[in-house]
Amino acid sequence: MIVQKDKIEELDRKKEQIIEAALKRFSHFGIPKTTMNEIAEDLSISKALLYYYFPDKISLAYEVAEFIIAEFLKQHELIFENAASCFEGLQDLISFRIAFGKKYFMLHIHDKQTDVSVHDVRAQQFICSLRENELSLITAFLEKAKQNGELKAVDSQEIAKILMDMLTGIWICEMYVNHKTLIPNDQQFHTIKTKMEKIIHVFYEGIKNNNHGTANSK
Amino acid sequence: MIVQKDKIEELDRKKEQIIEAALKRFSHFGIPKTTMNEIAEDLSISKALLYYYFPDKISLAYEVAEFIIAEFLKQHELIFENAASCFEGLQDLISFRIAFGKKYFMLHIHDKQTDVSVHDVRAQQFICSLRENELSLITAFLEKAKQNGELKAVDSQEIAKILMDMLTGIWICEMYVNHKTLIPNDQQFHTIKTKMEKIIHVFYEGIKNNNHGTANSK
DNA sequence: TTTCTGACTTTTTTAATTAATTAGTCAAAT
DNA sequence: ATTTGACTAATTAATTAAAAAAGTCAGAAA
Repeated sequence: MIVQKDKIEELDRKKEQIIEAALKRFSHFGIPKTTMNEIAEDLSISKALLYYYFPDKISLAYEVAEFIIAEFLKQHELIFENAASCFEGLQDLISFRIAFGKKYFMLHIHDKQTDVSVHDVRAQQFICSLRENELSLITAFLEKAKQNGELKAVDSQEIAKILMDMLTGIWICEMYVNHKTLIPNDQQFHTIKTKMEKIIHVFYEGIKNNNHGTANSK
Repeated sequence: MIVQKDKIEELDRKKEQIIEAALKRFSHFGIPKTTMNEIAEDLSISKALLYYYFPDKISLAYEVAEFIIAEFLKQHELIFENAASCFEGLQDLISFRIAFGKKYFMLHIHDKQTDVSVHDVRAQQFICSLRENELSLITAFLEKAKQNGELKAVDSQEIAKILMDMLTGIWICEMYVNHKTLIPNDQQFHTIKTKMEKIIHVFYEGIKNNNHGTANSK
C-alpha cells in the first residue's frame, strides 16, 4: 500500500521534471520550435520515455500550461489578499500581469497561420476555464471592496468582466496591431503597462464610492 | 485657363469613379482578392487606363482608404455636433463605429501572414494620421463637455487616448482572440457593441462631474 | 495633347513534388 | 514498471513548375 503510494509519487516527480524541462524550452523558443528530442536530451533520457509519461506533444504542452496557470492564479490570490486597497490591488495586478507576460509570452506565440487555439476545442476550453477562474478571483476581490465601502454598489462580476476585456484588449492591440513584431520588446511591455495603469485610474474613478474612501479617509 | 480647370475636374471625376468601383470590390472581397482587371472590367475600361490614373494598386488602395476615412471623420464630427450630451455623444460614437466596421471590415482583413501594414512605412503613417485626427476630434468633444461642466477637470487628450485604446482593444480582443473567424458575423459585432457600451458607462462615471450634471439637471 | 487600348514583360501567387525533420510506436532490455 | 534503440507515419520545409496578376509601352482614338 505504502509502496504503491511511493511509486505514484515518484511517477509524479518524474512527470514534474519533464514538465520543468519542457517549460524551459517552450518559454524560450515557443512550442512549435521545440522538439521532443530536445526535451529528452536536456533530461538525458530517450524520447520514447517522454511518450511513456505523456501521450503526445500537445498533452505535454497542456500540462506545462496548466502548471504555469496554477502559478498565475496563485499569484492573483496572493496579490488580492495582500492588497491595502482595491485600487492598489488592481495596480499590483497590472504589474504582475506584465511581469508574467514578459516571462512566458513565448508560449503564446503562434507560428505563421498555424495557431492551435483556433480550431482546437481543447484549447478553447482551456482558455475558457482560465478566464472563468480569473474572473471569479477578480469578482470576489471587487465584491470585498464593495462590502468594505470602497466601491459603490456595482455588479461586481459585470465590472470584472469589463476590466478583463479591457486589459486583454490593450495587450493584444499593442502587441499585434500597433507593433507587429513577433517577439515583443521591453518598450512594448512598458507601453502596455502605462496604458493599463491609466485605464485602471479612470476605471477606478468610475466604480469607487464617492461618499466613502479618499474623501473620508482623513 | 477655364478649360484647364475643367480638364482637371474631369480627371478628378474619373479618378473618383475608379475609386468607387475599387471600393465596391475591396469592401466585398478585400484588397488581395481583388484584381486590377476586375476593377477595369466593372468600369468597362482597360486595365492600362487604371495605371494611367494611379501609379500602382497599392496607391489606388490608399486613395480608397482616404476616401472612406474622410467619411469616417466627417461622421464623427456630425455625431459630436448633434450630441445632446457627452454621454449620448459617446454612445452614438459606438453605434457608428460598429456600423462602420460592419460595412468596411473587409478592407482590414489580411490574407494569411501577408499583411501590408507590418513593414510598410506608408501604412504606418496612414494609420498614425487617422489616429491623430480621431484623437483631436474626441479631445475637442471632451474639452467642450468639460467647459460645459458635464465633465470634471480632466486632461481631455489623455482621456481621449485611453478611450480610443479601450475601444480598439475590445474590438481586437473579440475579433482576433475570442472568435478567430476570418469573416466576423453579426453576433460578434453585437457582442462588441454591448461590451463597448458597458465600458463607456463605467468610463463616463469616472470622468463626469459629480457636482454638476444629472444631480443638478432638475 | 490628352485619353485610352491591346499586346507585351515582369513579378507574385499558387500548386505540385520532393527532401528533411519531427512526431509517435513497439519489441525487447533493464 | 521503467527505459531504450530502431523503426514508421505524419508534418514541415525547400524546390520547382505553372498560373495569375501586376505593371509597361508603342501606338490608336478622341
